[in-house]
Amino acid sequence: MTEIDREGPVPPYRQIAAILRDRIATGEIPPGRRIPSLVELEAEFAVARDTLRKAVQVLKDEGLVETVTGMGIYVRTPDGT
Amino acid sequence: MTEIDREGPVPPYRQIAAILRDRIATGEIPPGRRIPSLVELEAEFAVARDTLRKAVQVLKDEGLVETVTGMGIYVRTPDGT
DNA sequence: ATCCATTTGTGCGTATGTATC
DNA sequence: AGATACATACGCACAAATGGA
Repeated sequence: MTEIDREGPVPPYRQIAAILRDRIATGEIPPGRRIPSLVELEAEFAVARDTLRKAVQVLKDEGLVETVTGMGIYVRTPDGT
Repeated sequence: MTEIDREGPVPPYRQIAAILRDRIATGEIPPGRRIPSLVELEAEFAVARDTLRKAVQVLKDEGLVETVTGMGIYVRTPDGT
C-alpha cells in the first residue's frame, strides 16, 4: 500500500500520476508493458476508480501511456505502438 | 421480470444479492444447484452484468455460492463442493 | 481434432448522483 | 461556483474454460 498525502495541496490524482510517471521514467514499468489494472491500483493506493482514471488521463495527455479497450493501459514506446 | 427499486437508498446490486440470498435460504435454489446464468439474470432484473457481478461477489464473500468459469454459479453445500 | 455456443472473468470508457472543500 | 473524490450503474471488448456437435 502506497501512501497518499491527503492533507497537502496536491490532489491524490496528481500524486498518483507523478508516482506512475516516475515508475515509467525509471524503467520500472518498461515501454510496451501494461501498467497495473485499475483494480490493482485501487488496492495499492486506496482511492476510487474515478481518481485513478484522472491520474491515467494525465499520463495519456502527456503521451506516456495509451489505453486499449478490453486489454489494459500500456506504456508507449518511443516509436510506434 | 423482478422489479428493482431504483429510488430508495439501497443500490440495485444489494437488492439483487438479498433476493438471491433469500432464494437460497428458502431452498428455492437448493445446495449444489446452479443459479440462473448472468444472461438470464440480466433479463430478469433488467440490470447490467456489472451490477450482477457485484451482487454475486457479495454472495461469494458470504460463502453462499461459488463460480466455475464456463459452467455457472453454484450454491454451496454445507460440507464440500 | 475442430469448431462453436455458453458462461464466467477481466479490462477500460462513460455517465450520474452525492458529498466535501 | 468549481474542483475533487467516491459509489454506483451501464456499455463494450476480449480472454479463458467448458461442453457438445
